[in-house]
Amino acid sequence: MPQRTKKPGASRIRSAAFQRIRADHSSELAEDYVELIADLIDEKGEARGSDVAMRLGVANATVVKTLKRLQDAGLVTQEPYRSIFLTGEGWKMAEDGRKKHKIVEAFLLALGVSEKTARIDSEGIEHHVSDETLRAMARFLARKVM
Amino acid sequence: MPQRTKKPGASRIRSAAFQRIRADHSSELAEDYVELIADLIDEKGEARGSDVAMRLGVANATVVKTLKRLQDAGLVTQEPYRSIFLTGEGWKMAEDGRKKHKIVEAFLLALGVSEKTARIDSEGIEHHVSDETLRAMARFLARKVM
DNA sequence: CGCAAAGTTTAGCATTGGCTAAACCCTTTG
DNA sequence: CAAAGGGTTTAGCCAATGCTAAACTTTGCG
Ligand SMILES: [Mn+2]
Ligand SMILES: [Mn+2]
Ligand SMILES: [Mn+2]
Ligand SMILES: [Mn+2]
Repeated sequence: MPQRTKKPGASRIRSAAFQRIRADHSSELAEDYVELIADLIDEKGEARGSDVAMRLGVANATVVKTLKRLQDAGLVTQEPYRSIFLTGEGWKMAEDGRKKHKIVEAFLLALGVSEKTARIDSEGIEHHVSDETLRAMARFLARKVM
Repeated sequence: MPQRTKKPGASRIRSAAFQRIRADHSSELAEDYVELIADLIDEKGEARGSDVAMRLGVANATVVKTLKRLQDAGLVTQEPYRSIFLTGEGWKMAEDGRKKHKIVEAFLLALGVSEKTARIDSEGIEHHVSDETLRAMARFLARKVM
């Protein structure tokens, strides 16, 4: 056997973090979409694709394409030229996302960050926070309030 | 003017968070690559593409393609079948990334999460932490140590 | 020294998530 | 009630990231 042989042990362990990140990224967009759609429904009574596009800061066509994927994934239902609805699964994801998002944002505020920064940073951080870390953040918040 | 007209004001502001996320994502992979390459050089004296692939948990071919982009971006230099080097700019990005990464990871540990979780979560969170939040984390660490 | 195995790159494919321009449909209003 | 005009979707393009299989180098050993 010429050349060095690889022992995959240590590296396989290390790669776990990056594999988690790639998994997080693949669900991230869906989470933001359903949360945003839920917000729009609660705020205005309906969620239109163009509202989603405006709030995300992307083109209308991008939203149309993404919603098609979310529909295939069973998270939303829609008909052409109509507003968007969440399925049961969609609402569940939206609610879970909201809960997590709120904790992360409140945590950043409690840490002493400005409202604007907390709002912006939490939008990205929320997708990479494990349950364990989320619990630690909630614990910190509870301690702070006492 | 038939149908409702849009007022872009409020939504443009809200979309800032999502635009930041998209920007973060576009630099994220580069940051992880150069940091990893720096680690390999420091640990083993050289960084080979296959080591990068193994640590990231992706195929060799993926790394080859990505390194080509990083080379175009002026972050690494390489020749076929040879190990990878960082440019000055690459080292700078790696060092900055390491600093940030260390603070985030230490912060999570100080918050009470396990080492394994701190290692995994910090790998994703680091890319979405603004300077302001990083300072708040550093402040928290400093207070904890006292 | 030469060759075969191991390591590396290339080729080719797929998906995601962006964009613009053009086509399409719905609704408001004349 | 019909057409204009705006909102929505489609078409077609691009870049980034991933994969597998095949081609190509390098190199350790016989
Ligand atoms: Mn959210
Ligand atoms: Mn988010
Ligand atoms: Mn890092
Ligand atoms: Mn990272």
